[in-house]
Amino acid sequence: MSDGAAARSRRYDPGRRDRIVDACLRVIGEAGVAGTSNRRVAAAADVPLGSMTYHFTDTDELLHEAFSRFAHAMSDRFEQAMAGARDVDEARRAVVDLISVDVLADPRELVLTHELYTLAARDPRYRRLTHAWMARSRRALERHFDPTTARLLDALIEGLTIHRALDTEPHRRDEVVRAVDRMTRSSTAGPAATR
Amino acid sequence: MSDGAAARSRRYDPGRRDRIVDACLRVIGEAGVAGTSNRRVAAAADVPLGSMTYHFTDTDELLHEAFSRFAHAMSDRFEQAMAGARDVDEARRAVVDLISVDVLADPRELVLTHELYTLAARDPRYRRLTHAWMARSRRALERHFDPTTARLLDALIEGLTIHRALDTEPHRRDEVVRAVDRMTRSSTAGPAATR
Amino acid sequence: MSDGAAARSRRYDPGRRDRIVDACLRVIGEAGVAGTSNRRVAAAADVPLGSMTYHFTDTDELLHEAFSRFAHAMSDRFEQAMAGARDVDEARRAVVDLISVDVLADPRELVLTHELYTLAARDPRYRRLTHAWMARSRRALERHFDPTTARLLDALIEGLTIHRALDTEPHRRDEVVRAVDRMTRSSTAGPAATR
Amino acid sequence: MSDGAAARSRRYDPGRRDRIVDACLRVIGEAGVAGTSNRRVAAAADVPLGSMTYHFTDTDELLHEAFSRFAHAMSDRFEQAMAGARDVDEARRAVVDLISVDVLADPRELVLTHELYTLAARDPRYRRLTHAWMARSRRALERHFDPTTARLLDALIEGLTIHRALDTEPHRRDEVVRAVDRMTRSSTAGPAATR
DNA sequence: AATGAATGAGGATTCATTCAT
DNA sequence: CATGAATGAATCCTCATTCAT
Repeated sequence: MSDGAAARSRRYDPGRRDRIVDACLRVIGEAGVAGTSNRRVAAAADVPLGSMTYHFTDTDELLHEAFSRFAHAMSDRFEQAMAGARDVDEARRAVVDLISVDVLADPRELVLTHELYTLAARDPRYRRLTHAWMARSRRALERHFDPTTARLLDALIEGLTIHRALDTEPHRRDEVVRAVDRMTRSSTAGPAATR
Repeated sequence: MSDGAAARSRRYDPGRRDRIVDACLRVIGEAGVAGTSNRRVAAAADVPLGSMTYHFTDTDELLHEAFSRFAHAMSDRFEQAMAGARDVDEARRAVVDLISVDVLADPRELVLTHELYTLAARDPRYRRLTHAWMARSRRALERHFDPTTARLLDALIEGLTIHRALDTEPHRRDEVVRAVDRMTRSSTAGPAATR
Repeated sequence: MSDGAAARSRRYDPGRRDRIVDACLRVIGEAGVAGTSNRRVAAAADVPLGSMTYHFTDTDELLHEAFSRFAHAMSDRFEQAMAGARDVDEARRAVVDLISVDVLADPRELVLTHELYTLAARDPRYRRLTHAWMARSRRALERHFDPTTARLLDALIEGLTIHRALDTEPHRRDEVVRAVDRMTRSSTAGPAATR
Repeated sequence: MSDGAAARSRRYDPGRRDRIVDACLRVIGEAGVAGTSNRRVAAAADVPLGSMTYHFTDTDELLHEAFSRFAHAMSDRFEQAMAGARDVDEARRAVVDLISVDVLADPRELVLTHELYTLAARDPRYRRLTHAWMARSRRALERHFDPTTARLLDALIEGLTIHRALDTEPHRRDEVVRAVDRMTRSSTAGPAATR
């Protein structure tokens, strides 16, 4: 009556929905969206198959919820990193760390990010997710940088992260440092030199 | 008028392999890798289903070939754009054009790019494709910029392109100009200011 | 008139697994293992195709189960025949009957036996089935004969049965009688005359 | 001009038919009749696929020819073994050797034998093959034994061979000796004791 | 509220065979 | 005479979803 997990009867299981969503992210990380099926997620969540369509009317509902959770989690981490920086120099360093160390230590997150982008490239519903993510990132950067710089810096982070992941040679930290410096210290704030 | 396409006998059809690969790219563009099946590609190429596995032992063989072709085509365009620039200013302008106009005019190419990245994130065989693509881009940029700048600029292009695509607000051209300027004109070539 | 078979709802059908296995044996009997497909079995069992892989993860799982049932049924009959014999003479007669009349009255059983042997010749999992079958036969014979005789008699039964089936001329009952007599009455129990 | 195999032009290749038949037997031995396809045989014979249906109108024509060759080869070996025996004792020993050593040393031959029996169990055309084989065996045995004994001995050989193959415990040679002795030395030649 | 059983559409692939060359 | 190219039927299997319990 008081023994926790064991007592989590098959019939009464609050939080099951959540567990399914988490399992879904795990499966996508391993097998990609293409390789994700209700069956596999059910197995990963240790939940009967019928439970899938009970909790989620649609496969896509589950997918969307999973990516929504993922985007928010990623976004949260980014925001916290920026919130932790006390001045612009710490902010620069935090950005470099995010690119060089944090996010893509886990290849699972790399996969998930790209899967999400892929969906977003075709489906507006997922694009809303990426848009919100980007907006939050930019707002976080604006704690330390002017809006234009924030926007460009955000794009730079994206590009460096991807290239780091899809390249075969390792990227050196000092190159990342240089890129961030150029984007954030540059004096070319005046009229654009290039047309 | 009496023959032409109709006379292309069903029995002898050189170039069919190629047509299938093209059709495959078209289908991926529309339905994503997840929505791409032999059946659909066969229909798109106007080719019987059995023809698929006759020409490609494996679904993955077709997929890999399709993305290989795509990556090369994209790479070619990039290289040509860079080769057409006669000095560094023209090179900057070419880069801005590539980001602002060319590549993502076609959402199909956006989708394909992300689908490829998604595969590359999980499968080394596809990573080899993205790696070669990136290497070629960098070499093309090195016609006009020093290696480090080329590398960073390449990442910036990536990031801006993606954000332009996944954002909901349109990106302004002058912002892109500014970003390229900062990355390529910066005087912060000395010792990195940030650690 | 209003229910019966028709009322056996398509949706709830206990014993369906069994019916499929039986149908599978029927199909093998008619078309051989090579000619047995999920489709055909599904049709024979009057069951939708998807039901096949729902009840059996694998085609081979179905096949193995079918032959397992068959081997047990054959084995049962043999054992009962032996159990019914009250003395050694009745046992001899029972053996003769088994060879001459029973088993191969039904050509279906002949086919099934050989199909099983064919599988057993290549796959240890099926060999386990034939081994168990043989072991049971021998044990049944040992009710009436010494172990060596039981073993040899069992082999003789096998050979006579096969030759009866694969020959084109009918075998005469008195020949079978003679063979059984020689194997079971012989006094050559001493040191083997042949090396 | 004189270099044998290399000179065997792809275009002129007498004996190709034979090579295909041999390859077919090899494939059946490995994969069974069910696993034998034109493609596989073509690959095994190192012959283009189109060559299959050129030389054999039908898959079954190839199959029948292959088994015909196999049955004859087996039959030949049996006959030679019997022909080599100079008296009845040597004949007995030859029989024991055939069962204990020769034929089923090669599991490939076991498989082929059972595959043939399986076909014969259903198809009269293959039954003609097994019938001829058995007739020849009997005739060979009749060099040394009376017709009835020959017939029964032949069946015994069959049964022992099969049981030896499908059992998991090894069979002892002296048991085989005993069985052959009983069948060939028995004095129960008089009126059958069993009805 | 929850689920095991069931289903039909669609997945990739293999195949014997045909035909133009 | 010989064959590479091509095809459509059939293979097994996976799947999202439905439904009776």
